[in-house]
Amino acid sequence: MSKGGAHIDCCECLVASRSVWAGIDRPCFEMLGKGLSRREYGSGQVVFLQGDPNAGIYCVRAGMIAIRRTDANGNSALLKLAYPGDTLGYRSFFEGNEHRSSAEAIGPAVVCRVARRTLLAAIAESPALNRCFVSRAVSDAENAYNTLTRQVALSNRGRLCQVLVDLTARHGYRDDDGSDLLHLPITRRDLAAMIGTRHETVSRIMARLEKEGLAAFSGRMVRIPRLDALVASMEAELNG
Amino acid sequence: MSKGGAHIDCCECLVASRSVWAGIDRPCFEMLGKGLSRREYGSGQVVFLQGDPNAGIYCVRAGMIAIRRTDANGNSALLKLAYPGDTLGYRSFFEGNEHRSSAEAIGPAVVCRVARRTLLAAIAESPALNRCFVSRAVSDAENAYNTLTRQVALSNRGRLCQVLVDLTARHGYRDDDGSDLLHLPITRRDLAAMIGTRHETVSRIMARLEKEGLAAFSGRMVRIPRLDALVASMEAELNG
DNA sequence: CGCGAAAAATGACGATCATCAACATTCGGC
DNA sequence: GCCGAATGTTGATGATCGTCATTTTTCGCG
Repeated sequence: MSKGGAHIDCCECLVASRSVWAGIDRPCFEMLGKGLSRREYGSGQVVFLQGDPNAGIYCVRAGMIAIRRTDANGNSALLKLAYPGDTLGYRSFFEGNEHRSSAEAIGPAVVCRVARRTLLAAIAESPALNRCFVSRAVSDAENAYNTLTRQVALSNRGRLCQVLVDLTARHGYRDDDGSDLLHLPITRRDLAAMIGTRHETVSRIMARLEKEGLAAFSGRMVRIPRLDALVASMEAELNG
Repeated sequence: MSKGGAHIDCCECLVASRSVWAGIDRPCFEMLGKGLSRREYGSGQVVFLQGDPNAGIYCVRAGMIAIRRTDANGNSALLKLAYPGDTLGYRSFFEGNEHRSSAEAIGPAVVCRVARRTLLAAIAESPALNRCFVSRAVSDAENAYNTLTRQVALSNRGRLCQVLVDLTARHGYRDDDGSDLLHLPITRRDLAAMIGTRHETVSRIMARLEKEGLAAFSGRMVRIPRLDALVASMEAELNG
């Protein structure tokens, strides 16, 4: 676990160049660099906790970060998975309140942080940075409404299929026989926390999918013979 | 139904002054005013349709607008209700693609629109306008994640209770005996489309709530003897 | 006021789910 | 490699839900 100082240069960060930060010029990056720190996280370690005061904006450099929220009743939901290039904590930064969700490393991860004070100064000077965050917030809202739509329109089974398809897009690879192979990056409990059900139900839906020949599960490995069939099986859902 | 021209002045629009547009100065409003049009909608009329090209950004002046999304399978979800001061269509505006959801008037409504071209020019000139949309997008994302959390963490019953509480906050009024009275602004079918279930189920949950003494339903009227009891009844939910 | 369409309520039934419990498997750390 | 904890699987059972069908009520419009 290391904290970096002012020597970190975002311009050389390939992750940043392909992310929402694309379009930021060198002077602006240099200004941000003054408030930049970097830290490595072990599996399960917390980047920030729901209720913490905002300390700036985080940018995932490596690994995977789970964004969770616990409501007043103690119920927890896994809202999304963040990957390299994704920025975290920008909402509480702009709204000026404490973090509304927690960020937890799933496996080893590296996350940079731009200090709140530095970012405030940079934003006041750079219109490009402002546009950058409009874009970030818009695509985040888009993503949230997409997920919400699925949550409202699909059954548990459909939602699990959708999550499997999404995970395959990011974590899957092709087997020699044309199947898609997927190593699940999260536990079944977390899968359940994503789609709003229990881990037992996830197990049972998986068993159903296996019986239907849509997917084969073995521990964390998933084999999907025909991804299009899995997609098609979601379409026979609620038709309100 | 009328289309207004350049004579509309946002500075005098009380709705705008209390909304996300607060903080915009007169020159900027005057610039926006050149591309402004206003239109009245009857109940059920469509402001824009999912798939339509973006024609600018809409601002609700009066009435209530339902934002719906239909996914590839034909399943429809009611994502949110927009009220005076809310801006619509800003996401597809900034992402530069077609509308990802439809907007439909629930009852008579008045909606203004800033033409795409005008807004593009105004944004290029006004940093304040940019900040304005950061704020808009952030609070929209916040709202979406809040709704998503409820959708994931609560049962149908809990979600209906939550929606009733939310609607009471906006549409409710106090009866002489201290109860909250609420005139439902939407049908039970739409309530079902908000929480992700069927209208029959909504009917039955309402019957259950009535039996438990938490609420009494008579057509569109809802009497809630003790709002805090309704809130409390949500907390005995999933505890993952 | 009356008509027709939409909305809502109710019943029946099979499917799905949450919960509790028991047991098997996997994983991380020593 | 071993051990304990976490994770995953499976079974049983009652509750909830989706679907279809039927009836009642409400609402908009002439």
